[in-house]
Amino acid sequence: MALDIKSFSQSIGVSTATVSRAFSGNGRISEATKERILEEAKKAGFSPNIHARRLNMKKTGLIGLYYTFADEPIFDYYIMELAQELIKAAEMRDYAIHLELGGSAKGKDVDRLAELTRGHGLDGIILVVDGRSSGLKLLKAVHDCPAAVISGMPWTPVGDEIAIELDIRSGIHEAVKELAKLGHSRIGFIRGTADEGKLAAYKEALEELGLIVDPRLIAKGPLSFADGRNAFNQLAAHSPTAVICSTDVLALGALNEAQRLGIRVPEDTSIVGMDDLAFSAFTTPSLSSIGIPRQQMAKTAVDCLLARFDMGKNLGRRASSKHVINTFFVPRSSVCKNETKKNSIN
Amino acid sequence: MALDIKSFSQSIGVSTATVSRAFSGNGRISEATKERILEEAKKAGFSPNIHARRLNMKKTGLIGLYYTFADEPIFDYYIMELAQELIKAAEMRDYAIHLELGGSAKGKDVDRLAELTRGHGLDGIILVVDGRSSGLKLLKAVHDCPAAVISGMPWTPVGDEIAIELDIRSGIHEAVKELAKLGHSRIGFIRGTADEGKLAAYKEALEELGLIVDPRLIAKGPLSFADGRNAFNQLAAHSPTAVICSTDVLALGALNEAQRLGIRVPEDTSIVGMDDLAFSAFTTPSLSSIGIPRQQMAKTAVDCLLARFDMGKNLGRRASSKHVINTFFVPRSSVCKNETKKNSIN
DNA sequence: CTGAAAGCGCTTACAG
DNA sequence: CTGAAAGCGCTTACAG
Repeated sequence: MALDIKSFSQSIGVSTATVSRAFSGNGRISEATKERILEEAKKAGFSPNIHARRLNMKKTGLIGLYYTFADEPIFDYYIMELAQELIKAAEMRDYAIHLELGGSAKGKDVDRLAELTRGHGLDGIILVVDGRSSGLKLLKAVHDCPAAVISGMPWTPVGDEIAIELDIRSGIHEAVKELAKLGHSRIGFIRGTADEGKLAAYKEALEELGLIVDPRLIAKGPLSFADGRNAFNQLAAHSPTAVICSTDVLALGALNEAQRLGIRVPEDTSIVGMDDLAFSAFTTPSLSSIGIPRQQMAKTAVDCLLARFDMGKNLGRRASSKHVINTFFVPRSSVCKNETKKNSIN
Repeated sequence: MALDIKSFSQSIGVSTATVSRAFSGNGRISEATKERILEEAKKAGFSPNIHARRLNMKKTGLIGLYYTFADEPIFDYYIMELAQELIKAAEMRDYAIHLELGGSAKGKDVDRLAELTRGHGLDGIILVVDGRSSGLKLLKAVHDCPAAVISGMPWTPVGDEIAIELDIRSGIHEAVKELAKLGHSRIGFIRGTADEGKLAAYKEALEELGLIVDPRLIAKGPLSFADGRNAFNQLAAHSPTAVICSTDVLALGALNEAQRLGIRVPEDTSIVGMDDLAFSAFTTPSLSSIGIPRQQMAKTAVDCLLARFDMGKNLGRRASSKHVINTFFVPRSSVCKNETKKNSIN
């Protein structure tokens, strides 16, 4: 049914080599015959078999993206929004992203990663990791394939992987500073999972500004909407005028609980989320957050990976590289000047 | 660097055929040698070249998903949440999803689809279409590859494609009925793009219940958060007690405008969105919506596609098939009983 | 159950 | 610029 290069080339009276050249753009071929061949191919409905092609060219045009879905879609927004930018960044380079899901649902987990990379299924692989040890495990499974690690916490390269480290702390510093500027001094914090860096940044920022770190203004989420509600409820007893949450989802919970308690946001309490997911701009009030330059991250990952892939053909040794991506405060209506005198919670 | 089957098989003293059998599971091979080979492979770091494999087996283990990203991520939540379910459904069958982006950014658009499908890059392709004509264009580009069309509006198969039609009307009927049960009679509607079906369902449902269709209670979004705000503002002048919106994003806008106008949701006006995106459960108030059985849709698409792929090897002619997926009302706190006597908007 | 060999559909030195 | 031929790394009849 599907035409192959042999019969197609015969049917138009040229060699397979010539047809191949017309499609690949490699090798010398006259413009005229190239155009003619491409046109005939369209007419006849011929496209080169992609696998035979990749087998020969040792290039797939594919970059893998490996991560593990959460159970609830809301927790996957983060990776989905990142994936979108990666897809776009890859497209600019005529590459596609191959989504590869982690999770040991079938006990395979990391094996699949080894198979894919060693089997030449990918020209590069992006690992989105959520911790050092799990990240190392993944990285160890990758063979014969340039790898980039995207990490929300500090990542020191262990091998020749490209490290892309999101510096969430810079954004937190900025947020705290802005809040202080708006007259807030009782700034609370709702913790997430594996958030030592975030917490430390929050404390540091307060101290730099000469504000006191009050442990009663720190509550543990760590994850869900309900967690955010509970945590905010705890904090409310100690009248923070602003609360920073480790994720946007926690912030949604905080927003909800505030409303239930009759605490107005932002008039009584300002609320700030983290990650600036797309929906955050469209809540009521719109949620302030810590923004992530996703496009920059994606471009860095893709470009570095492809650079390494191209190098890999020539050079032997490859050095690791590390890129730190700064975050920033995104103020929206969930934040305003502190006018705390006016309200009298408990 | 990377081991191939020839040197690997030599190194452990068997033929390439035997190694191949150990990996593929096809052909007769003793358990003992199979296990031994797999173990040795792990030790030596051998994985079969995936392209050589696919070239021979005429099977890729890949299902394509084709659609076009919007400019703003918020409008891609719909497809992202669907993609997630497709990925999971594919995984159950040991398949992966290959995301292929549409958009004529490079004027290629549909050509790429032809290349991919004709070049044996995929075992099946899922087209998420948003209109008849664009859907037909895509479908026409697909060759030599089983295709499934997922459509938010009625889709009559034109060829042998699998049609998966989302019946949003059933959910709208349910929502209107529930609202009526709650005492609402002035139920407004905010229109979306290409929403004739939705609008018709809304009108039908009202009429079935003996309620009057008031054109002043119908406003046009059609798309963005800001559109939702504007539309709600228009409707507010005519005091609907409930408003159904063509998308969740429009509903978020409506929610926002209601708050700005001092209209309480749901006490003064109930609001219902459509598509039930994951974030809708976590707004304040939580957004009622029309739910989509995404998992079912995904499973249907993947299973039908793979069934057809397997058939394709044997049979010639293939019949089209059509699957209608019902939607349903998801009540949340943005909806309550109509107590309209209490409020007196203009 | 296992091996030797042909073949999957391309690409790319190698000649010309 | 073009063609004949070897080769990419597997799989699968075909023998045994």
